[in-house]
Amino acid sequence: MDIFKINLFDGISGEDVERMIVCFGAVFRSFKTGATIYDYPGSGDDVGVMLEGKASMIRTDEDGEVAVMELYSEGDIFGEVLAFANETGDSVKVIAESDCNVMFIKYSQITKRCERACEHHSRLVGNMFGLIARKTLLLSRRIEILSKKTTREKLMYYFQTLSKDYGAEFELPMSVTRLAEYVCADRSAMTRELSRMQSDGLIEINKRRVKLKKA
Amino acid sequence: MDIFKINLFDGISGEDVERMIVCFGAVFRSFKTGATIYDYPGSGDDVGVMLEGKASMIRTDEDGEVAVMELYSEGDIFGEVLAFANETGDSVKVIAESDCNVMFIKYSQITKRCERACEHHSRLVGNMFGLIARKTLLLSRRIEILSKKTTREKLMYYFQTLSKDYGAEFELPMSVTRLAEYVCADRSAMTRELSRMQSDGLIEINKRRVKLKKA
DNA sequence: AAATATATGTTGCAAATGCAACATTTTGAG
DNA sequence: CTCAAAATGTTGCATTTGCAACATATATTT
Repeated sequence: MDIFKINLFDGISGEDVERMIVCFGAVFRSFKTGATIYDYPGSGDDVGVMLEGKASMIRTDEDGEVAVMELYSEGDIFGEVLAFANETGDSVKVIAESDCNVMFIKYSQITKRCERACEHHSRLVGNMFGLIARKTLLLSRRIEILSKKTTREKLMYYFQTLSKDYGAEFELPMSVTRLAEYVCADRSAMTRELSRMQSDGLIEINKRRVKLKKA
Repeated sequence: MDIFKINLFDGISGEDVERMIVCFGAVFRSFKTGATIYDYPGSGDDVGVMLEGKASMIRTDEDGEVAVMELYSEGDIFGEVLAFANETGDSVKVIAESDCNVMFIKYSQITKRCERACEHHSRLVGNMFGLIARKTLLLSRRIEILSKKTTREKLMYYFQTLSKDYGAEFELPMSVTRLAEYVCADRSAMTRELSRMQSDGLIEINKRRVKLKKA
């Protein structure tokens, strides 16, 4: 596992990283596909940093209604201090979508001053700041999508953000079933809408392959 | 304006605050109700910190459809690095809902090391971390609301979060019109739903006064 | 390869919702 | 206070959507 791939330890030498891992109370854990990485409410002080793999935060309410709250990949962070989970009695978990490596650190250690006065402590906090700023971007994007009134608008907005990264033709980064949960629409209703969008010449879709025909 | 009311400068003496304001390139500005505080895309590096007053981020799309993206009050932060605004051609602005005092600092100065090696530079970054963590909480809460399928569920969830803070009876922190934009529903449809919820004995509502009858 | 679980695709129907159009009330500015 | 602007409340109607109940296809496991 190469933790230098993500920018968390940017500007910090390997030696210092070792020292700081102790200092931050960092714990590294691996998870198999399908495993529960985090279960809300958990230890409120833990912040998870995805080093490798993909995971998603899944909410299941009393009625068994499932919703994907967040999607995580390399560099994403999660934890109770970062998510308004479990206001109500719903089950909220982070589930590994692939084999994952996760680093857990203590939130209190981030804001607290380092007793050992690590030279690079503040550098790491700065790097963490970059990660959390990225998280707000993703959350905002999600809100943008959900704030659209119709399913069609939600999908079109989402497809447009994908096409900015991957071009007019791309593969959905999740299953259609998951996509329905992501845009918070009924799966069958969303499929129906996807068909209509194809009839109306907005997109072409075949399984997860999407071609956006109108910007 | 008492910038010590918010925790941004917690643990930093007034003298140091002065020095750091220079160091961070902080700029203080006041805005009258209705004024535009931030216009996306703006100067990408600026991060706004609300010191006093209330504001909201408003998106207006090509069709003139208005949506409240975020609500800001004391201690909230905003800026291009923190919001996925203007992916499409929509107009996105932060508008003062009351007279506001705002501090702008440079995002690059947060992550960068302080050349003057301010003793408390890292402390402020830690404090900023707290603010941005709070922001992710608010964004997550919003997503929780929007992820509910029906307007009734959205409202009930939102009311429940309010009742946690203010008890079973409370005043809406925004106009009903704004509430409709906040939950991304048509105003008339939402009003209709509020009436039904009252008929069904879930709530009592009179203007902005809401009484939650079922938890 | 067979068996099982998961994902995908389709349809009818009732309910929810957006939208337009309007009346009434409240707020805020001068 | 007066007037205009904004907010609130209501209704009819067409459309969208959730939901249930399927059939089929694909993936995964044994």
